[in-house]
Amino acid sequence: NTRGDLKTPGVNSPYRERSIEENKALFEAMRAGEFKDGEKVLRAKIDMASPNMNLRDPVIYRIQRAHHFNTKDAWLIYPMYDFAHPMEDAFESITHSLCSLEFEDHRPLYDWFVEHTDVPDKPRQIEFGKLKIANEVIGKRYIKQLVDEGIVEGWDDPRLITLSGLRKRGIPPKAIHQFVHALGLPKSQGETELEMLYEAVRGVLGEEAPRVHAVLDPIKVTIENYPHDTEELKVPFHKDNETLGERVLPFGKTLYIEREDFIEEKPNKKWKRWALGIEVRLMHAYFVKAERVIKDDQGRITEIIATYDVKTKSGSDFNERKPNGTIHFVEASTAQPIEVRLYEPLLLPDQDKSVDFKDKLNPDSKTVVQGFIEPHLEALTTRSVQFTRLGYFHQDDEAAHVYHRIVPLKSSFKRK
RNA sequence: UGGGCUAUCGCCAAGUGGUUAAGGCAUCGGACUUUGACUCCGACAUCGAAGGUUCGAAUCCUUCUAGCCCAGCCA
Repeated sequence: NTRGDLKTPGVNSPYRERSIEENKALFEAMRAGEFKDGEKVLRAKIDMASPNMNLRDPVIYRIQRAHHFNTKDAWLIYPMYDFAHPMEDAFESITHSLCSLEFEDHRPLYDWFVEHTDVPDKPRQIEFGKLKIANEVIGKRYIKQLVDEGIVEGWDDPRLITLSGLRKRGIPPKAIHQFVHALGLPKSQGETELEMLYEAVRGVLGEEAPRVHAVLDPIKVTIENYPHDTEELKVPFHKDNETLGERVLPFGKTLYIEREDFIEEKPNKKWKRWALGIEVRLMHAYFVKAERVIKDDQGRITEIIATYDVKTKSGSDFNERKPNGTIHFVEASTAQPIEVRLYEPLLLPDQDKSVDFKDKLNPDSKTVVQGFIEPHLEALTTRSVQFTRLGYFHQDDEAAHVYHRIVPLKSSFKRK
């Protein structure tokens, strides 16, 4: 190697002082195919002693009998990136050519080419730091590993921060724009927390997403004093955005609620959900009181027997009592089964930067659960909805019964 | 350690001699609530370190420290 190393200068090529005419002739010959691949190169004559390696008479053209996807086999010689970059920018009248930080050392060379060639424009290269997100796999070669090894399901796996992955997950483009815009184009080299993207997503979807009832971990509720089988409630899709319209929400004698919304004994006054002997409001419906539970052999609750109070119907101005909280439900006979995929960061929080990313893969980055969703949603014009009290979810392109969790709702509820 | 670059709150990020050192995320209080959501109030830094210049410095100078990048006929 004649380029030297970081501390010692390179040595000049023996052909460095060859005449321009001679070089031009040789270059034509290169192009004409008179030499074998790798036999000759064209170099820029700059400074073999430069502390910047890029300036040590860099190669700018090499012979390569390669098939090009666009120009096919028309060319035998191809320029190096460092030469092609400023030339393309200049010919295309690029004013600001943005690239990442590792090209800072190449800028002097970029400028040298612009300066020493007869080009129509004087473009300028500006570098910025790449966007990294904590606990996510960003690099293409690493993502490729995950894909190749089947750790994720493809380049569009909703856990990946690829555009196709974000799309499949249902992250709104507007949220990506806001997120990126908030970060700016700095030269610092940190990692952004995913939560910042999530918050942009919630901001967008909070206004636009219809609210819908779904239960992901169902437990059965029977209202023993309910005199009918079912009834239909007219409820809005979004309390604060009436342009989203209304839907018909079935209510009935048999319902499903979220298992974690019920506990036999109210643990403390902070508990704003359901418990035996306590009344909660079923959102958009009635107050219900838990009377007793039925358990299986293992002592696991299989059913809650409750009573309801007609007077407390949503929309009546009943205010004689306050419920302990409001929970959501789905009517059992009309509910549609759904599969819900829950996503978490691909990597476990890392304390140690030196740990290989393969050693900190999060085993729970994806979990699949079976649940129920309220019926009659065919007319929805958007596939991104809020499952009330749970989060934002996106219906899969192909499988209508599959929902991807885009992002959970924030919660100030502290377990334990 | 030859050269280049970066260092401002837990995470992003404004700020380029005179500001109470923006803002967002997170966090912690509290109000409101038919989503423990949303919304609303409130709390939350002296600027990597040490010297120096100045009436006055995160902003200028000096020295240090830490991290990132560069020795492909890759991009």
